[in-house]
Amino acid sequence: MAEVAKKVDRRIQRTRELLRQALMSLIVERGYEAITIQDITERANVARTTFYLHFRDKDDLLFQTMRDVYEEIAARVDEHYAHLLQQGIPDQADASDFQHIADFAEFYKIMLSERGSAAFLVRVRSYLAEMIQKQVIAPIMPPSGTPNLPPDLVGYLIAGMQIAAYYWWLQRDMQPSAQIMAQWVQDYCVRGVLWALAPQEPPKP
Amino acid sequence: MAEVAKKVDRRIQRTRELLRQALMSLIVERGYEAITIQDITERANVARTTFYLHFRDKDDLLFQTMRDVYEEIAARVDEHYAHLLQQGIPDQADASDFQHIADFAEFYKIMLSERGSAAFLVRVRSYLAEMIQKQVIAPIMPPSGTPNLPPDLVGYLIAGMQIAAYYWWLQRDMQPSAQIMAQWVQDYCVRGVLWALAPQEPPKP
Amino acid sequence: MAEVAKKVDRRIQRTRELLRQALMSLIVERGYEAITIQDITERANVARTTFYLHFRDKDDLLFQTMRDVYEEIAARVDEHYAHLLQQGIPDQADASDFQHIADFAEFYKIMLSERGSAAFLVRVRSYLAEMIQKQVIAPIMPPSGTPNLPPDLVGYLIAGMQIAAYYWWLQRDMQPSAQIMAQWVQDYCVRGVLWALAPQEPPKP
Amino acid sequence: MAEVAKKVDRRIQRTRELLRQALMSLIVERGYEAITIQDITERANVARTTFYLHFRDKDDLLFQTMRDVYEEIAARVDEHYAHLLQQGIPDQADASDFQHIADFAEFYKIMLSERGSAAFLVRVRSYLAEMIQKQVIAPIMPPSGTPNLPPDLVGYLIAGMQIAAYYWWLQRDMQPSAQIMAQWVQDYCVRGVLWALAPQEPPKP
DNA sequence: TCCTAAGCGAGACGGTACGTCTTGTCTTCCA
DNA sequence: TGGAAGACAAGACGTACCGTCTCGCTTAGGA
Repeated sequence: MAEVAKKVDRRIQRTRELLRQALMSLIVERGYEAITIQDITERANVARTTFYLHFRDKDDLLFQTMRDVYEEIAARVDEHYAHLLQQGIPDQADASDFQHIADFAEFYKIMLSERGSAAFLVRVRSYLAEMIQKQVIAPIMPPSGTPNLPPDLVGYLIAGMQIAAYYWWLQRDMQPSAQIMAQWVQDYCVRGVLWALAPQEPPKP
Repeated sequence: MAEVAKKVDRRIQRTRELLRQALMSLIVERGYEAITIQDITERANVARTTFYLHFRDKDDLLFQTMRDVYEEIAARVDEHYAHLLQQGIPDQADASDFQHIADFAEFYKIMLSERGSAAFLVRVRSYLAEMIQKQVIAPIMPPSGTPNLPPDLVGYLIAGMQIAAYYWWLQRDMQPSAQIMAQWVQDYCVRGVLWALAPQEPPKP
Repeated sequence: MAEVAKKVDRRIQRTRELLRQALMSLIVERGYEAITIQDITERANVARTTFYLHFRDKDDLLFQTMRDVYEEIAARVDEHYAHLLQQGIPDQADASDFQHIADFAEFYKIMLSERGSAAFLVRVRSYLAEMIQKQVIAPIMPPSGTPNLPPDLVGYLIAGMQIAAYYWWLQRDMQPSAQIMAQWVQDYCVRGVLWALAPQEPPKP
Repeated sequence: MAEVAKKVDRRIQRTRELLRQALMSLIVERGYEAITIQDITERANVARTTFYLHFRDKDDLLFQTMRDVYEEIAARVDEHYAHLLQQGIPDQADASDFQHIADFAEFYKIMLSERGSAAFLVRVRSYLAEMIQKQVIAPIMPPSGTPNLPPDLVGYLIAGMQIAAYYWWLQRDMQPSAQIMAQWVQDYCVRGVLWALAPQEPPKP
């Protein structure tokens, strides 16, 4: 019954996994743009035709992979962020994002660089912006009054900052530690963001 | 003698200019990645072979074009920024960058989006980061003491923020005005950056 | 037990019949070369895998089908030809071959044309040559002496002529009648080209 | 002037010639259907893309090649046939067609067999039929009266016979000589089947 | 005035990748 | 056990670009 489909599914999953891994390793070696589908399928020991049974093109493979990864991250981070800023600004910044970057350092070092993909970069930033707005900004929004800046803009500003920080950090071979980086970025952010979302002050006389 | 070269030069310049304009117009229509050199030379009414007499590839054409544009911008902005923050934070933020984005809105709307170029995005950010460090951060660095954050990191954070702001703004068809956007971003930045560069406080007891 | 096998056999025969008919109808529509096994199985409502359980390839299906048809024809024609030329040249030519062509006109119109199959054409000709030699030439061979031409060559010459006649006839939408065509070809065969081109004799009284 | 185009033309002609020769040699080795365009270009040391600059597909290459060959043959044979049958049936049959077959024996042995091409076979037969009608039948047509058979049908009948004779001859490794074959076929044509199978007459004194 | 060198157009070509199509094999299940 | 369903390897297809080359035209300055 469900057993039937499972065996087939497992074979399919194996093929997809091989392609995913081939992509990841090739990105590190050659940069994203330079990779061809030929390369991926050769590395994965899969027929080129088979690639097209599962993915439309290189971007499709990349983004499906990313979606899986980020869904898992989102779930993991969810609870952490949920009450992160409820009790005011915590002394200890959450470094799980920098930690994730470190875990896939080789990959991100390419993908966030000139040899990466514009689409990837922009999508990750949009994803981050959304996460930040939901999990960081929304909880600390004062219930009434118009903020100085549109909250979604603030999300984008912080996301842009984060990505830049990741890039800077990776270029310096991840010095200093993820924890310190996270603290630095948060501290920098916070001094701005609190004001950003505060109710508008009456115009200066 | 110099005359001789001039006429030839003018012919060469004309060809290059045609190629540049062809690239720009095609980016708007199709997105950067989708453009082929065939497209560019056809649009420019130039033989394909001729392209290779002047540029190595599409990126070469793009970056040579960008270099010219940014050199001119840099010169223009230089004096403005020079004494921008000398007298503390000015009431009126400098909107010349947003104005530049607005002038080439169609171009940047593509190039800073998914349909742009990773290399372009990263280079522009690096360029911005350097500008910011030289013209904004350096002047307000206190002469002694270690800042809370490395100044070049701060440059990158702000540059990332700026780029994100441009993107956000272009997606919203440049609402609100360049002046307001510039003010918003500067205000957000400043509340953070001043602290960022302040001498370290003694550790909390 | 024998019952069991019969039912299975019947199922097998049904599948093969479906494939055969699919092939025939597709030949008429698209020409032989242009047909794929996919096409055949789709038309037959049969899984593609199943095709390979019964036939090696497209030619196999075609020739198995042809073998059946021709075996049946051979049996039918056998007695007729047996004493055809025993009593000299009959006034009435045997038109059963032209009649068979007419029965499958759409099929042969394709298969004997440019859109047919070389293998089919050559095989049919060889088959015809053999038939002719056995049923026409052998009976009229004088018992002694060496003929001017090798009898098997004569078989081939006549077979080539027949096929050409079928083609010519089908291209002209089977005008004139099968009976006349058969008579023409036989007369030509028997009397040679000089007669063929001589002015018509007045009908025999 | 014309010099300009010539050099280019010569380069193009060289490429086409390489492809033609590759095709010919591959036909002998593998049979027509089995050849891929890959094979041809590899054998010709030409890029696959280049093939498509000159020919639409395999058939196009084949037929363009054939057209050239046959135009040359037609010109050569023209004068010969012109007065061939004017003085009645010549004692000596024209063997130039069998000689041509012998010259390209390996090629025709494949192309007129099961491993050849239906389109080729049918076209050659049509071409032959036309030639025969123009050069053999037309000259001996009595000026008035309706012939017993339509002359174009007679052309087809003879053409079919010729092709069958070529096939039979090639299968027997070209025994007997081209001259004898030509004589046989012509005699058969002219006198009909009854003569063909009659006991040999003693040689003419 | 002619000469000559450089910019350029035209286009053949080798090469690489594309996305698609078809084939034949296999494995898993169903009736 | 015959067949359906479908994943897969293999490989050819025709197309699209790329980068290189060779050839001649054009043109404008310097001889």
